[in-house]
Amino acid sequence: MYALVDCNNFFVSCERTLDPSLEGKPVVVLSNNDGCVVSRSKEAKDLGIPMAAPAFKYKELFKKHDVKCFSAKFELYNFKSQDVIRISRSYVGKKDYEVYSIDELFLDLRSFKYIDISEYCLKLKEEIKLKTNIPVSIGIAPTKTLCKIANRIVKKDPERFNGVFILDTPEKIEKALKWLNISDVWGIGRRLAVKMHDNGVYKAWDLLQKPEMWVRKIMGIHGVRMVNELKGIRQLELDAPSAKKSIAVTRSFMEMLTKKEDVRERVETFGMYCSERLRKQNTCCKMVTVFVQTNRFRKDLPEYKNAKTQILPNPTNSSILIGRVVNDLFESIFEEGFHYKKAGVIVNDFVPEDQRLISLFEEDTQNQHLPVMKAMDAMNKKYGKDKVRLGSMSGENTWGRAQISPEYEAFLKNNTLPEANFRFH
DNA sequence: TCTGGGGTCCTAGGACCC
DNA sequence: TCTGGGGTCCTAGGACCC
Repeated sequence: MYALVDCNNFFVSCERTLDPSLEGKPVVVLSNNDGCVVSRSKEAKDLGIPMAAPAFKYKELFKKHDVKCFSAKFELYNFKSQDVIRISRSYVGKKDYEVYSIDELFLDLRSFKYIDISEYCLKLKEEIKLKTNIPVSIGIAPTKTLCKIANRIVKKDPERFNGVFILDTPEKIEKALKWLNISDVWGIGRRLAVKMHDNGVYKAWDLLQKPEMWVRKIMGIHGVRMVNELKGIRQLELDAPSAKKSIAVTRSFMEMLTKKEDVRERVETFGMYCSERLRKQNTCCKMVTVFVQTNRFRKDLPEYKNAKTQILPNPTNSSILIGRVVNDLFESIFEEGFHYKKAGVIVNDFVPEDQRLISLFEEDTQNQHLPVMKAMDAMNKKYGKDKVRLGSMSGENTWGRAQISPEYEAFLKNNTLPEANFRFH
């Protein structure tokens, strides 16, 4: 059996650990620029606030029901996440877990043959609550996909199941699949849901009645695996932690930008952040992509978006070298006369810092830059983010964040924040 | 007026090779 | 003049996830 430990309304629950008076009240956490809702308390969900709701459309509702709104505090969430992971890990063998996202991890319970795993998970849930004040739900099942469903069942009726549900017998599984909408199956997104409905598949159970050829054709190899997982035949193992394959820094701007230099400065800053993250994991990249785009929601303004990728002659993680490439790419895609709303830099195709293959024909200055870069990183680690930076970077934080509460300030002061280390899917 | 950010994987199609 | 078949590798785009 596997177990999926999933934090309830994670970001909101983190906010409540700083301010317990938020308990029982409607609370939401907003994305960058306070743009849209990314986490909702149960009370907020009950008010009909959907996931990813644009905040401005719900201003009135927030006011009317006194919904508490917070800007996202990722340092805090990463910190709490590490706490939850540490406790959960201690319940299983050394490698018998997979951190799936900031608020979820899978545990492998296959070695527990003679104990009541429901009881065991209940104990885990209570220890997490006691030590971190984060409420979690735990779904137990023979496959990862069924764990997701077990978890959904818990969340539907937390009191009844006391936070833990085990989906083990064929009878229980059948009942669950006949209850679960196909669009709520792990791996069925918006597009596939439409295709499913077009073909008369409304419940997870309906998918199992389709011939394998059909599934293969409509959903690809992914679908065949999904069907087996739903039947309780394990197709997905726990993944070992692995290095990132790409790093992206992208932002929407508070205000639309029209001046070339304003956009350039931000894009260059994104390039530096990418470089820093590369150095943190001791890798160099071989590819850099830059994109810019206007506000896609403003149909009254001319739309423009463009992206361009450059393959580097020599792998690098130098802010200076990546900065130059970013600038060249930016020059080739920027067009005057548009209102820019969003931009980003993405780096990928990584090699370890010490295993770079160097082109015979291109000058390679990476090794001259590296000591300076590492010194810069060390100082920034010691004295704070962006205390030392390149001339092309802006000195200001160019995206918005609401006022930092006294509780959060205290938190930042008292905690050395661990490096985030998640695999994203 | 105001609409997030950061990931992974799969597939189809083109370029190129023998 | 006519013409085949089978690979591999790379990339862009789509779909999904939290």
